[in-house]
Amino acid sequence: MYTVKQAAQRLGMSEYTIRFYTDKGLIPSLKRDGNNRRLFDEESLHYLATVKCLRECGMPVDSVKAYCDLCSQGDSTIQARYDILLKQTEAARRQLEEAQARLKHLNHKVENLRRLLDGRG
Amino acid sequence: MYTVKQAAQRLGMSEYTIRFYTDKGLIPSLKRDGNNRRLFDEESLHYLATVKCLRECGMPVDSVKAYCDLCSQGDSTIQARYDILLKQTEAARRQLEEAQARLKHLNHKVENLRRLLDGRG
DNA sequence: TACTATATTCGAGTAACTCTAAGTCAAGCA
DNA sequence: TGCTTGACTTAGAGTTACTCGAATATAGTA
Repeated sequence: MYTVKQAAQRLGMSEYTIRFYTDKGLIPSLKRDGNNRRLFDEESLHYLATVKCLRECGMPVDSVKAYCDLCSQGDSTIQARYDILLKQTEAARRQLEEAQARLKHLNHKVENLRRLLDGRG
Repeated sequence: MYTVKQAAQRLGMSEYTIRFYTDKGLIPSLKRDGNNRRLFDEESLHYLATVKCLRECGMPVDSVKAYCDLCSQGDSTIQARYDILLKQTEAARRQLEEAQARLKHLNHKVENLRRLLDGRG
């Protein structure tokens, strides 16, 4: 079982964000201990990782919430969830291409500046 | 020469964002026509593309602004700009890796769901 | 028992857009 | 000439997704 702090370290996100997500109901399997503290088991942690992934793909929090609600509803929503994730896969692919383009753009500019610096010797 | 709308289409960003950036002074070479309309020449457009790239690398607007101010100051700031861009190249590289990880994560989940769907035939 | 560390909630603050409203201006047309 | 349309302008309000501060609660230690 992981506290918010441990989950944050584990997934590389802020405690604020984790509290924010749990308050929005994005982690249905979240537990609390006797002192009302949030506790993540392995399942919740993996779930949170997926939430993080979807958000980083550009999915709005409300849409992630809708996906989470589908997950809570069981097997009857598998097709719907499949459709959502497939669409996000496309978003992820686009992002990958854009990241490559950015790296290329910056490498090019750095290269230009380096030449200028070298030229001045 | 490009209007805001044309620049937006060309670079795939919203007109709102372009106005926002120009109002913040991120495009020093921006011109205006007789009716006070923003006009981008090739240089300004390329400049805007770099601003967009830096923002997408995660650089805050204020920091991009600082970079733009350096650009306006001429050759004496080449080293400083080189340092900034080199650092952002690292950010871009990290993002590329994260994008790959996201794609992998999603492909894995889609694969799982597809198996469930197939299994029910 | 007091202090410290860590957690909680609620509400305010921030960054970066995003949009609306009100106004300007040139062009087209009855 | 006057009217309408449409693309642009600005200032400022609204939105999203955090991010932080303050007050409170509890557990562990000196």
